[in-house]
Amino acid sequence: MGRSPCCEKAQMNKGAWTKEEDHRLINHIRLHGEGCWRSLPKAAGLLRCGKSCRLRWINYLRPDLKRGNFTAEEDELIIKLHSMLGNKWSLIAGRLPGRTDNEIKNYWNTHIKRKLISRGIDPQTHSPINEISATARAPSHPNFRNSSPPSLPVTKISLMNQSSNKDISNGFSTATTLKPKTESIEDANCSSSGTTTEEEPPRLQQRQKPESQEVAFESKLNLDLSVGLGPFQAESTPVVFANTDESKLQKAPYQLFGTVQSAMAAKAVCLCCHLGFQSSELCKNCQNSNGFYRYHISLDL
DNA sequence: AACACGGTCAACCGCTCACGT
DNA sequence: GACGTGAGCGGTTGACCGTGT
Repeated sequence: MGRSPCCEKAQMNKGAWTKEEDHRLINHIRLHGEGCWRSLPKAAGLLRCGKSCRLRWINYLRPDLKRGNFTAEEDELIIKLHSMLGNKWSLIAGRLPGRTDNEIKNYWNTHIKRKLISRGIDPQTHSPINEISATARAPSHPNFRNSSPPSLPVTKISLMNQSSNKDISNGFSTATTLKPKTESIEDANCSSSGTTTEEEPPRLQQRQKPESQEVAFESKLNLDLSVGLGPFQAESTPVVFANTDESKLQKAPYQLFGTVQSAMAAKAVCLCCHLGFQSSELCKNCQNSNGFYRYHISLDL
């Protein structure tokens, strides 16, 4: 088919940004806000590709970026998040205010990998290195290509569209690879971004893998999730999903339930709580106005 | 001082998804 | 449903810099 290039590359500057270009970009975004990246370069008088502008802004010029070294707490947080999310750098970045996916990705590759290896932990599987050979034949974690899954005690769940009762577990099958919209700090803190997209139906099937892979993954998923059932809980407890697209869920007109028949209902635990960001089991970050919990993972605690 | 090497990180590339028509 | 376009993501590249020889 062939798509048109995102820019006329011959006319575009590439490589390092100059201060002049930075100033033009900053000024333009100050005046007009983010967005319309394709038309931004022209409007801002930049000989840059829109993608390049977006990247420069997000990774370097954004005023809310945190500068400086990663703290030990951030290190551990990244490791925890990576063990659950895999190489979903944007999701991980969404939990680290002021850090960008690119920054975290680089930091992971240059520092944390070695740190984990020095601890005797495989950076991809988060398993002890001497166990890797033993687990090599285990089904792969979706986010860890050619590697064994981290041992996450997750109850088997499937996702239900509340309005249609349609099982959207296929969506879940890719849930761990869900692509978030760039999550603002506000989103990360579960506050409204001010947009009025709450009625928008969610799109859960993102970045779908080819069917064969997906089927394979689903079977792996079931295997993975069929262990470690949590304690029983009230029938309609909205036990939700490990690792979903938070920004989309925030806008979803329905909630995602673990089908988890009542007998299988597990204790709902907020992801951030699970990771130790919140002291309470169900932090208020995770409860929306409908009383449903977001970002929950059903865990065997 | 000169060179080689390795680490770091900004930027690019290719791909997929969302959405409008 | 098919197609085109904009946007975002993850992987990779390459320039730069510090350190060792």
